Amino acid sequence: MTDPSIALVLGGGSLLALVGRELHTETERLFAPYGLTSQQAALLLNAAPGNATPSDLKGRLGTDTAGMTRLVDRLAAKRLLRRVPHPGDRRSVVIELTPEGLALVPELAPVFGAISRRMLAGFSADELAQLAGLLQRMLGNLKGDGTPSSTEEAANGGLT
Amino acid sequence: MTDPSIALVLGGGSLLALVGRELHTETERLFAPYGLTSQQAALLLNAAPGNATPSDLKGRLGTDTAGMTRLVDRLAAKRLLRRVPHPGDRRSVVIELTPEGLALVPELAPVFGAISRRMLAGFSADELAQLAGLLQRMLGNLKGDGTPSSTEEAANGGLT
DNA sequence: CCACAATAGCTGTGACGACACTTACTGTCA
DNA sequence: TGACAGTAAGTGTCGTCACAGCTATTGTGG
Repeated sequence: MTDPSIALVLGGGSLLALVGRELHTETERLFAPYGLTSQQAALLLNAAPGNATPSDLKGRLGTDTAGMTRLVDRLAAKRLLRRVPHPGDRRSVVIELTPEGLALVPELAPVFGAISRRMLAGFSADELAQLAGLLQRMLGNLKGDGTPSSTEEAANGGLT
Repeated sequence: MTDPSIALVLGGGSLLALVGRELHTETERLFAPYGLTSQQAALLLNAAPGNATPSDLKGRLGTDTAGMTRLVDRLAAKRLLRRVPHPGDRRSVVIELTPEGLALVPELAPVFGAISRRMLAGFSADELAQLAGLLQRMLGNLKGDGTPSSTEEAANGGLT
C-alpha cells in the first residue's frame, strides 16, 4: 500500500489536475475566436432550448449560484442573452437567448466535439469506458467524503 | 467516432473537469485548517530543500511566472518565506522558507497522501496504472497536437 | 565595447471557483 | 392565517489561471 497513488495527487501538479487544466485552457483557446469562454459557450448551448433558469443550469455547468450570476451578467453584457422574469416564481428568472446568441449556438457545439476528439485521439471504446468508470469512482470517493461506507448511495451514484 | 467521447468533455461539466475540480476543492478543505491553499502548500513543500527560484518551481506547480509572483507574494505576506537576492543573477530571487514556514512543512506532506488515498480508495494497482496511462496519453494529445505556439487562426475546422 | 535577443521576475486585466452572507419570495404546518 | 424553514438569485472577498506587456539584467556576436 505504498504510493503510486500519491504521484497522481502530489504537488498541486497532480496529473489529474494537469490534464484538467490543460483541457480547460485548450478549450478556452478554441472558443477565444468567438469571443467566448468555454463556460459561456456551455451556458449558451444549455440555455438555447429555452425556459432555463440559473438554478437549472448551475448543475450542468458545475458552478454555483454565485458563479451563475456573474456568468449570466457577462453574457448579458455581450447582449447574447437576457434575463426575463419567471412567470410563476418571482424569485427566479428565465434565461432567454437574443437572436445574436441563438445565431452563435450552431457554431459552438462542434467545438466541444473537436476538443474531445483531439484529447481522446487513439482511444478505443474500451479505454473510454474504463476512463469514464475510473473517473466516476474517483468522483464517488471524493464526494462520499469522510464516510466511505456507501453500499446504498453507490446505486444512485451516477450522473444527475 | 460517435460520441461517448463527447460526454467526457461537453458542458463545461465534463466528467474530467468535474473530478479535477472536486479533487481541488477537497484538497483545499484539507489545507484550510493550516491557513493555506493547496498551491501554497505545494510551493512550501517544493521550496523547502532550499535554493529554489520561482522559475524552478513554476514547472512543478503547473503555473506561470505571473502566478508564481502572486503565490510567493501571499506566502511572503504570511511570513512563511522570504525572497532573497540570487547570488550571481541579479534578475532572479531565491525563495527561502522562514522558520515558521519550515515548521509547517512536515505537516503538509501527509495531507497530499491522505487525499490521494481517499480519492483512489478501492483502486487496484492495475487500475492505477491504467488511469495514469490514460491521463498521460490525454495530456500528450492535448499538448503535442494542435497548437504549440504558432497556430492562432483556429477558426478553420482542421481538427482530426 | 555595443547592439540585441533572451531570460527572470513583476504588473494589469478578465474570468472562474468556493465560501459566507443578504434579500426576496414560496411552501408548509401548526 | 401566520410564523418559519427553505429556495432563488445576487454581493463581497479571496485565491487562482491565463494572457499581454513591462523592466532589469544577462549573454552573445559583430
